[in-house]
Amino acid sequence: MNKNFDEPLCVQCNQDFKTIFHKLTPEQLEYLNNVKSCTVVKKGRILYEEGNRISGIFCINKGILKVYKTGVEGKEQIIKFAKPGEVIGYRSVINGEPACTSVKILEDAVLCHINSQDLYHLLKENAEFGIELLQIACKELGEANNYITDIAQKSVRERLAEILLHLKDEFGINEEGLINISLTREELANIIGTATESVIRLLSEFKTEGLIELQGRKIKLIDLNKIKKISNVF
Amino acid sequence: MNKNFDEPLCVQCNQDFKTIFHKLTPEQLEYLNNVKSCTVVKKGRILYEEGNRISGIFCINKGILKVYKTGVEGKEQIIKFAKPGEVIGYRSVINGEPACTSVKILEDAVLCHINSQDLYHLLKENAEFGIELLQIACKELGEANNYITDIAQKSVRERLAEILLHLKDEFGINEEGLINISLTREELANIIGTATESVIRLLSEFKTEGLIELQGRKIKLIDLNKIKKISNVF
DNA sequence: TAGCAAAAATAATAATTATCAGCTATTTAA
DNA sequence: TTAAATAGCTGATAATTATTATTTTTGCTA
Repeated sequence: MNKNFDEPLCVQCNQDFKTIFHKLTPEQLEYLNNVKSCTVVKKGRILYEEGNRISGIFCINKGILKVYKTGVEGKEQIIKFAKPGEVIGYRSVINGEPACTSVKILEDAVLCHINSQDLYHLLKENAEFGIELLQIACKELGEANNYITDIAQKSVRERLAEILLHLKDEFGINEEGLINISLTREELANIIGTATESVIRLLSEFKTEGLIELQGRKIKLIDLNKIKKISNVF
Repeated sequence: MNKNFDEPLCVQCNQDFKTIFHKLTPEQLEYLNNVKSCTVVKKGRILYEEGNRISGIFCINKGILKVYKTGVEGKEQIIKFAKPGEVIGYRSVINGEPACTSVKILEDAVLCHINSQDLYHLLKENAEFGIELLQIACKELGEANNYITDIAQKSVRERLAEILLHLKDEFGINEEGLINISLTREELANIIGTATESVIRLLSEFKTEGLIELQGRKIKLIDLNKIKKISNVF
């Protein structure tokens, strides 16, 4: 994966994904490269759980992660998915609080860990970097506000249509047109806040109506316009 | 209100509420005081609307503001209330996007406006200030995640109980024990994402069950323990 | 302070969604 | 490779919540 072994990994990662680190000076990137620690984490592993103290942030080089909260009676609520180029855990580090979400690896991942102190070192040295992280936080905040409005106002059917469109945009499709993420019906239900059975029912309705095709957990969107219409997104 | 007319308003405001500006140097506070513009805004006025370009952030010195999005078919979704010491509009300024929420004045307000350029000037000059704003954003993000989980998983009854407790915590109670914020039933419905009639019905159920007392729009919580039990918050 | 408009309350009905139970298919791990 | 576990599916039923319509109350202002 590393095209040029003379370049520090962080420089390359940054080039590939345009991470939050792209405002760092070459020296600061070098510093980052020296203090970070990189690990391979297998699918299925839980990186950290809600309530844990975490020692730093994770920068994702490879893989897909599920970020979720545990709500009423242990029910999982998926907050977001994280993918290469994104950073997770900064909320807890910045606020000095225990993690407010759990993170599970959905697809084998390569993660770089940056200690809180090292992060703070960079934040204090480079105001532009702080602004960069602030922009990420603000972007997520805007997305969260949209999420709130959707869950509060839309029906389960509308939300399912919307989430299918989102997943397609976020993860893209493969050669066969299938969305590049494998989620169980239960996970889909835990994104939109409904019962697993409802998702199953609605998916087969969508299929019957010719809106989608199903191949196990993989989904192909056939009639984008109708799906958009159902989702109420414009 | 200004106890000492020798001190710039921003210094006093900062002392009263411990705003995001408390990491600024005295010179920077002085600068802020010179570039900000303060206005009195009457109850009922709309400060800005979703989609507007806003020229800066607002720091609240006095009043209560309602921050909301317009969702499906124009239905209002209340995202949060803002009160003295808080700052609004920073999300849009930081991301250089149009406002993603509308803001309405619920109680006569005194607002200080700070231009985007002036904000950026401070952000670039003082990394600590950036971290401070980042902390605010992260705090709001954490709250938004909780909000998502609640709306997605709890019943309307649970959410109503929870929001009553929240409002009491956030705005406090007066001598008579009434929560210090006046919301219409419709606004309560627009916080928890339900129909106005449902809120009306549940409030009168709560009243019948001896959990609350109602005096017009003012609400008094009688049996906190039972309300907590209903809300499923621990 | 009468008159009006907005908000609140109530009831009946309809629609949506959850829950439960039982079954089949698919993965996973021994 | 097979057993066990997990996930997926379907139907029946129950519960919750939305919608509609109507009446009453409240608060505002002319």
